[in-house]
Amino acid sequence: MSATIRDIKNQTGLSLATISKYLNGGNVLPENRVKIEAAIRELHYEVNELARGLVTSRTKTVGVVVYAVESLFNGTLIKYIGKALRKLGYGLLICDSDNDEELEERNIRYLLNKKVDGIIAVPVSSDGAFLKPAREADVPVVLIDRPLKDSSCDCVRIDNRQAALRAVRVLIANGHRDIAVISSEREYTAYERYHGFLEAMDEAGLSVPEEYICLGGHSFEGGNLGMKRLLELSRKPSAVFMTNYEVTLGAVMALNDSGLSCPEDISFLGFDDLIMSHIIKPRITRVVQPMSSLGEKAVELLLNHIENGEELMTTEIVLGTGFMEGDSIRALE
Amino acid sequence: MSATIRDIKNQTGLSLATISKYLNGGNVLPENRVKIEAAIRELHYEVNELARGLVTSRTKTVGVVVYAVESLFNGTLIKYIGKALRKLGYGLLICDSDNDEELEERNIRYLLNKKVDGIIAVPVSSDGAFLKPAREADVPVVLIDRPLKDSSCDCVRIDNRQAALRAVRVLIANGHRDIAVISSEREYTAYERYHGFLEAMDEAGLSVPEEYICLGGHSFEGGNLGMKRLLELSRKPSAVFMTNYEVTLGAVMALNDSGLSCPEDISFLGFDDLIMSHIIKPRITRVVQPMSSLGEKAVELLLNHIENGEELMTTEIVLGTGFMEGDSIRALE
DNA sequence: CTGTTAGCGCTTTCAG
DNA sequence: CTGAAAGCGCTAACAG
Repeated sequence: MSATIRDIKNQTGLSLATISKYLNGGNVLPENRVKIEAAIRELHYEVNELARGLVTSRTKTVGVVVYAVESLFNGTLIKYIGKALRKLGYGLLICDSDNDEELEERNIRYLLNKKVDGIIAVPVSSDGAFLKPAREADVPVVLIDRPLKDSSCDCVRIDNRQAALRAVRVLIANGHRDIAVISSEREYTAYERYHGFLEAMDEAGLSVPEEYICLGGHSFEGGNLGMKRLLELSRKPSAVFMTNYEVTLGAVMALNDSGLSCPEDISFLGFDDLIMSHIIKPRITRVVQPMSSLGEKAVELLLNHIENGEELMTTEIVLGTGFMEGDSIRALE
Repeated sequence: MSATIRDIKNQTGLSLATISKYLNGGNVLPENRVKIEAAIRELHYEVNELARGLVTSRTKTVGVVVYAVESLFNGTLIKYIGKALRKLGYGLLICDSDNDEELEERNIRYLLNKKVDGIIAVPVSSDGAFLKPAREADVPVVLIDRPLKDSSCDCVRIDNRQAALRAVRVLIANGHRDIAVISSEREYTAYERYHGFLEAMDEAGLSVPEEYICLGGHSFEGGNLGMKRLLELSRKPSAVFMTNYEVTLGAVMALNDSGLSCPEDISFLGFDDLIMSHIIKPRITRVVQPMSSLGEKAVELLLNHIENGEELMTTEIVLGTGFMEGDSIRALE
């Protein structure tokens, strides 16, 4: 069994209060400080955070709930969240919802029972019901990437529609008129990006034939199948817009399998810039999200709530996106 | 503030002990059970795991320390570990060591202060010093992928040397004699795989010229630079063995940038089968690790220690590997 | 600055 | 089966 504050009380002859005060950075007579430090070292004393948490009702732990922990997007986010949190002395308890809304709600409850000080989520649900327990327990929550339908929760994200709109304009500016899209309507981000695409087409007066719209899911498979379907058309699009990382990769794979090539036969516009983008040839021209800022801002926002108890209204932070030029877009004419 | 066991005591008129017993699955009179359940529902009562942990000194939480949380290998592992743990009612506290040994040791201490019941680590260090605090606190540790130099800690891994040996034999069986390797000597797994390679070459009576050996680091960059160097040689190898996922990707990228192609100009033998392997063309022939078993076995082993307190000797579980045929190896002659 | 005291919310004897 | 009481390790008043 490890040493407790009581052991170091016996060792030093000081009172619990004094020692506790020292541990929490309070002022203690130099000679006592020396005694305490010696005892701590000798007994290998380390604070029992459980006991501390019980009395302070603050655990210096933040819960993180993601829809899929193995996704590179989330892994990257977790990295930055962890880094920012560590600097502030916080740790993170991670839950994987495995794209399951029910599990997501259970995860929230689990975290609350663990008395986390706050929660950061990249949610599966877009309906706020799963957050009810957190609200009741008065534990702050910040979402990343995907806001709630009614925007009733703090969120850090990008302007998906705008980012897509601008990107597609580039395609159009390069002379493309027959542009297809591979996306989804289920997920919030997909939906927004898809509508940004439609907006860009509309503003240029271009129509999108039905068979150029593939909404099969925001996944590797969705991208793969969507692209396969497009490549089977007798009148193929000259360019394709893919609305996230997985979809982009899936589409690239389908193209590779087809014998056609990019950008000679078809141009690509992708989304997200996680490491693997670099190994694909040709380099896909794509929209990039500010991954580190997404994580850092979420932490900042959450800790504002935790430490200052700011109640105010719900905040939505919308970060700007970048655009990475590759060589997957051919200029027509 | 959320309800406590005391509130439900007042609501039901029963004693704390009875309620606690109910909560822990003990036998209670049917009528009392009904009363308790009603009160729990009404008051939205949820156990405070902190308090419970304080008295039982078991938190039903396992600490997970990985060298890089954004790595797909670790993300995938975390997924399976979390799944297995959840089934048993455990949660996981995750720490990212960011490839820093000092941080790794701090992480271990942090987890101990949080009173985790056990620790699973994919370590940075190969020296057991960082585990000393865990040993002193008598908290079981299971490593994945990388054992300690002196094998003084439980570990679940594959037989890296053997896997490499067998894979390289395939290359040789295909008529290759001028085989290069891109690996590293720093990391344990790289070292083993590299030596498995040497063993295969040696047993076939083949020599490896110095310029065919690139030990620049087990990373994307290592793979990329290594491959670039190989491609600049006047007498190029006919095949290259790359000893992990990142190295494989880096090498593929270098090849893509060079204008040469695989397997026409050079054959590839890779390692690891994480999703992105599927999008690369050609499909790399590679050694695959049993990711889910690695995670599950580690959990099994750890819980054996936690729940049954098995002390015994240290266990090392070595899982078998698979071999995925792609079309990156050209048969010579 | 230091010590005493009273809990935080829960489990766990031990009687009844 | 149930209840009373003690205590897990720590912090937080409040006196001194």
